Order: sequence, then C-alpha cells, then structure tokens
Amino acid sequence: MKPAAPKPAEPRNFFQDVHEVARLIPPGRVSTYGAIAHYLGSRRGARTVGYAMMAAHTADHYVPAHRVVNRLGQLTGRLHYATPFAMQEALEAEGIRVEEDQVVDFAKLFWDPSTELA
DNA sequence: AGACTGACCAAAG
DNA sequence: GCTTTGGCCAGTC
Repeated sequence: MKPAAPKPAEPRNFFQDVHEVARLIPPGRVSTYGAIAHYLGSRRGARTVGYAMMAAHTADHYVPAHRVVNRLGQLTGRLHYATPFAMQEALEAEGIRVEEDQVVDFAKLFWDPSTELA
C-alpha cells in the first residue's frame, strides 16, 4: 500500500524545461524568451521563461543563457553576469556580432524551437 | 510558513 | 502613439 505515489506525473518543473530547450540552442544562433515560452505551450507568461533563465544557476547542468535574448534581440540579461560584458563577449566568441547591446542580424540568427525542433 | 522579487510580451485605454 | 495592466513560476529572506 503505497501512501499515494508521492511522484507526480512530471516532477519536471517549468524551469527545467526552459533550461533544457536553452541547451538545445546551437552555437552561433540565438533564441528569445517568447519563442521558448510558445514552444513549451502557449504563452505561460514569457515572463516565467525569463525567471527560468535567471534561475539558470539553480539548474544541475550548464545553461547557455547568453544565447537567449528578448524579442528585440537585446541582451537584457547582461547585467546578471559576472561582468556586463560577459554575455556580449560570449556571443561574439561564437561569431555573433553585438552592437549597443543588440544582436546584429538578429532575424537571421534567430532560432525558433517551434520551427527548428518542430 | 508567508511575502517579495525577478532576464518578458502583447493587448487595451 | 505612448503608457499601463494583466498573466505567470520558483527561489530566497
């Protein structure tokens, strides 16, 4: 007699899903909070995705948060890094050009999980 | 144990 | 056309 399975169907939290998707972003490409939120199913609040990125440090595995920007292609999370330039440098190291905290050719570098992973 | 906070996006006034 | 509000999850004090 199991005291009710203390195991929910999916113990995987929303954050975990976001972190996993973020890890799927190929180098040299960038994704957005809204795109990830939409891929996970409806806009559960793109905000929540942003929270997940901030809580990326709580993830067991490394999360390339530098490849995730807002829908405008801006490095909104750069202030969360050790240095305000760490995020930009990480992107430039992958061949992505950044000008004024904004990803150049963002439209071409944009990686949409809903489309790429389909 | 409860309250606050924090990397967003889009629609409505 | 710009400002304000609504929706949303988990970690931390």
